[in-house]
Amino acid sequence: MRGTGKEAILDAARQEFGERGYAAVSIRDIARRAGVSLSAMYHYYPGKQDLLHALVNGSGQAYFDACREELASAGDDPGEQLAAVVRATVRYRAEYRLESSLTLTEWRSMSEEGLAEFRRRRLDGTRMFEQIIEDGVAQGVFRTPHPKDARRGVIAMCNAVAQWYRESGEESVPDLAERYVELALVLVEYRPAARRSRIPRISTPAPAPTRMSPDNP
Amino acid sequence: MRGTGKEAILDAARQEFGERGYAAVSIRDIARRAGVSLSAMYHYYPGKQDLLHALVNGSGQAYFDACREELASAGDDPGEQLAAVVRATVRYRAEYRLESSLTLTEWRSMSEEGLAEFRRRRLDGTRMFEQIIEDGVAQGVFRTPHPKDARRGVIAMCNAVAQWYRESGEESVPDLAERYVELALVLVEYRPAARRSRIPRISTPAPAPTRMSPDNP
DNA sequence: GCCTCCCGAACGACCGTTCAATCACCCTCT
DNA sequence: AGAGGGTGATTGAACGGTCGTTCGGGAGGC
Repeated sequence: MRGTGKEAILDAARQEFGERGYAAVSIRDIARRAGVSLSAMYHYYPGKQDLLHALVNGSGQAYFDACREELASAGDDPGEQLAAVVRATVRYRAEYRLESSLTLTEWRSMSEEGLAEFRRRRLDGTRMFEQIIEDGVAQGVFRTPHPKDARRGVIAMCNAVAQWYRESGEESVPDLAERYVELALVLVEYRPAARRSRIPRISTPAPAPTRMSPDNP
Repeated sequence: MRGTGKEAILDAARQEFGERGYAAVSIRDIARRAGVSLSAMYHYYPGKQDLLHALVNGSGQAYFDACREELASAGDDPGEQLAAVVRATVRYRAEYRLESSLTLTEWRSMSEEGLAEFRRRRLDGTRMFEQIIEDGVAQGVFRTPHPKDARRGVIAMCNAVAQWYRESGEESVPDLAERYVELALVLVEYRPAARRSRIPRISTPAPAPTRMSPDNP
């Protein structure tokens, strides 16, 4: 496996937890896949629960970093801002689908303290979308009569990418992300402030030279 | 628990599997919740796996029944048809959220034969949406340039209802379903064949007197 | 001689499953 | 009407196996 010891263990845990679910995986499975002994794991991580915690936390951090990075190059227009977070979300879900499905479905296996932290972060994510959509509605550029449902729809749409996307496909992640940006803007019924064509396409400001950090859980 | 024996066991299994996941639940947990002994379970079901199978299968059957019922009162217009399946899906996800999240996330715990059947049914569901959207695009009433992504978006949106909806809320399920119908039609960029207002609302043909069967796993 | 890294063996608890036995009930034969 | 017997429902105890975790110790560099 890549790296040695600690990294190999975390890689194996990500793979196993992500594919079969926390409860279905034994720490012996992880050790076997990582190519280390059972006790070597306990040298690095105090227990099974801590492995999950490390993965979920690292993934959450990386996701928000990606969102912030993308948002930094967006202007004041809520349309651009929504495009930024949708782009960041879809890319993250596609490129880190294992940790994404882990975060999205295995949080219920987390211990109480880890769960509180997770819920706090998830709420932050929700509020990020919520704020942008509220702004857009207030400014009159998002015409949807159901901002709350539209927000849930956009988030669900993006998150679901982690469930079906497979990297071996002919699908290019940036193209996928841009299509989802279009869909999200349609869903909130985006009409740019400056008058232009009826069905709007956001003025894509050169497809983001910055990328998220390629390592990290 | 409601009923006796067999029903109580299936109820308990639905609750436990739906809340904590198949692998995290022991059959002793189920027996305890059902108020029966461990061996009573084995009198009715040959094993843990069969409980999951019964739940997933029953749920899948009930969902398709609901879709068919709703589709029966829809006309030829793809807009009406999409509205029908979205309405049926959202209602099912909200009213049967436990079996829904079971079907949506615990299928990977199923044995090989059960999994094949499940995949076949899921493919049928996908194709149902796919066919309707393809028809709409072909007829020119759905203007979305990305039918495949729109289909995935609509399905993800509807399915996600099972994750956040709580029946104790102030939310009315039929209202929720109608809002999601609107969102879905926006997402596929529905423009009715008969010319009318710019932003379309489907002509709701009296809010479906028929309901899905209230029992059933 | 003390850290870091790593190992095999073992612990008690719990897992899914099996089994022999008991209870309650209806049908049948006398 | 009452005895006999089969049948389905239900029980507690036990099986072998796997679980997460712990423990005592051995290499090897500082």
